[in-house]
Amino acid sequence: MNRTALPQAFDLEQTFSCGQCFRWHRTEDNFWEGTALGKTLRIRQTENMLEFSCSKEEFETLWAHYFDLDGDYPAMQKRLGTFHPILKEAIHYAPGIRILRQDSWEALCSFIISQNNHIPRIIGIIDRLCALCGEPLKEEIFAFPTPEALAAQTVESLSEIRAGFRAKYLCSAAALVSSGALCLEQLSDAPISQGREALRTIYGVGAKVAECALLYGFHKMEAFPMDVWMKRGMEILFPGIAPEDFGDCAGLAQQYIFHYSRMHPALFRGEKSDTIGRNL
DNA sequence: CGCCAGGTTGTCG
DNA sequence: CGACAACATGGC
Repeated sequence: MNRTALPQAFDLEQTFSCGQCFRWHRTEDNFWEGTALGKTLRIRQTENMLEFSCSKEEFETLWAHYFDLDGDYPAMQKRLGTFHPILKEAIHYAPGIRILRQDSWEALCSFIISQNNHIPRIIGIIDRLCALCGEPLKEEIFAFPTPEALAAQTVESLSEIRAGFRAKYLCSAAALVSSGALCLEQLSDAPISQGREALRTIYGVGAKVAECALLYGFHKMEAFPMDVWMKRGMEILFPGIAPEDFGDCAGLAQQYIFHYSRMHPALFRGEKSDTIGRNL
């Protein structure tokens, strides 16, 4: 087990549980275990340390980037919190959230699967998809399938992952990406508008899924996914404010608002919102 | 046991 | 363009 100093504004629980990823889970011994970037990792944080199961070199070359350790979160939080007091409250609720730099293909597929679906079931579908056609890494642990591996499947063969109507969308994405008709790597350096346009050529990818892929898979911090929770949250907490008003890290604002909204469902049932502003 | 889910598509007025 | 049903599945 190796270790490094706990970064500022960093919390594994908040980062893994805020709805941006689906392949990390807590173990009995209070570690987090997950698979990403074709590798599996065990990691936990203590008072002031981060402990991980891989080599220090692997952590620094691979995982530090995945966890966005170079991002200046305190600076972004200050900027966003100064813009709006309720956003400051949402930041205060989960100040350790990091926007993970996930693999773009995995993020795209994950959020295709997410549509009109519950999070526990999204996790199950992704697990079965990886077991079906992902590279085996260890006992019972599989990498996320490559575009080529998924393209080798059919709507019929995908029936065992029980993705429902989303199976045909996955096939569309795999066909476009594996054939080269859609080059994901190219979108990393392209402006976000080009990414939006390109991703929406996939059958089953609309505005929201495209925003998720851009934010979580391409780290486009202006991307602002608007799902049912965000619509409710924006309406009640930020009336009259548009995503662009949050500036060039609007996507991070979105994550604080999404998480805060989802953890306070009573806010949207007409109940007294006496917790808003409590920590201002 | 119905309701609903980090939506998108197709259709109709 | 806006509204709205259909879509598969299963957690709660």
